[in-house]
Amino acid sequence: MKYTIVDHIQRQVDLNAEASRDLEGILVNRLVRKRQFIVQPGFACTHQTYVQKGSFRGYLVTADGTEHTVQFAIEDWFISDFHSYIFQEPATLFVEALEDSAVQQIEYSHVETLCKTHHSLEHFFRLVAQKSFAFSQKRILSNFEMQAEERFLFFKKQYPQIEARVPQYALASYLGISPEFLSKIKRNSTQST
Amino acid sequence: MKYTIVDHIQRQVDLNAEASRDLEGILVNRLVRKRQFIVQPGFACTHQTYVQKGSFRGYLVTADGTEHTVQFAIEDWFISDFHSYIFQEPATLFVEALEDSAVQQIEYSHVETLCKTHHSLEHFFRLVAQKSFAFSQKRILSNFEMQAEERFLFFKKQYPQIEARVPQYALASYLGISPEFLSKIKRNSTQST
DNA sequence: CGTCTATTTGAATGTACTCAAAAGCGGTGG
DNA sequence: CCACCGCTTTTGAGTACATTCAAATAGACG
Repeated sequence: MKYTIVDHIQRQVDLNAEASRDLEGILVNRLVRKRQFIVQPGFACTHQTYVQKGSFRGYLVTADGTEHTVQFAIEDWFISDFHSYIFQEPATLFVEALEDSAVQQIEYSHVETLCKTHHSLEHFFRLVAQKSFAFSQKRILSNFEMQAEERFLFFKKQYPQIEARVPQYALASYLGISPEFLSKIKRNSTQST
Repeated sequence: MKYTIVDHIQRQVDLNAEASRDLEGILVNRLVRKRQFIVQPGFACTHQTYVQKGSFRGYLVTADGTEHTVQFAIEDWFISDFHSYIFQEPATLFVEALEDSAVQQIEYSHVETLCKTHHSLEHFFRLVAQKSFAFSQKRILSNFEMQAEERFLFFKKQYPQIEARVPQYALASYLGISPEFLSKIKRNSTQST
């Protein structure tokens, strides 16, 4: 049984027949292979990507070559370089498949058009953006108030499926620590269990 | 000449006569004195607050007594405990006036009602949430990729009015460093100018 | 002018990083 | 099916960025 973007939206708001038909009309199904990029720095992020199967991560690579993960996405999640997407400016992030994946994509201009036509879709995207913002604020706070080990344990508890599925260097760069240090944290926190 | 919430919104989207009239109908004008709280942990954040005059900060106080500033707001900005506001759950933040201030407030349930009635308002609040989310993501990244001194200089450059207006301990807690360390940073970065 | 709070300064400490090297694991070809 | 190669994870030693604590100084407000 596969997830679809329409089901995902229907779970949160009521879409009438025309809205869901129009939405289906702009969906693009796509297969993405492991290590393939769906967003790259320098090119505008033209689509929002809904993960049907597989997993992704979005990350920044700084001048010194360090990676900083902004977001992971697994089944039933959206991913993009959101700043690039909403301002339609060149991306700064890479968004890369961590596994062979199946996605549904919707393009910026199509989404904006449908939001004008269907109040229900505008409503949905408002809710999504608001929740995303709220959680993003929480993440800023947890990065401040917890130290590395607590952040790791918290993440592991909150997103066990993700912790088990992503490479450790990716998780380290999400937590804001070096891969070596994450390794040391794991050693210490398992031995005391 | 004073800012108003209606002007603020009109600058971004077209409001017809009914929408702006209905919006005016739910506005509550309020004066807030320095050091007064408009949001406190334990109580739901029922309103979004638009700053007409003055300044505010939103911050978390952790178990060990440390403060962590999430957001500042000056004239023409909104502030709230956004997580509490959108989920209508008890707040975790304090939102406190840094100066004697004048604000306009809109209540959650009224906003939701107006968003249903007026597509233009739903659109406005989607745009706001999306931009807020995009900038929040950027902030997470800049906390990772820059170290304390860079973060300070970046903030000073991007928000000079705020840097000049808020107490240093508040700015330190926004940057995620101790007040002592911010003091040392300032000493070093001014002497080399 | 005195009191209270905010900022500065310095010394000792800790958390997390860098660098280098070894060990583990997975995929691919012979 | 095993062997090898490359990439990821682990380990350890030395180091750097930022913290804590304590005390002195400066500013704000009544």
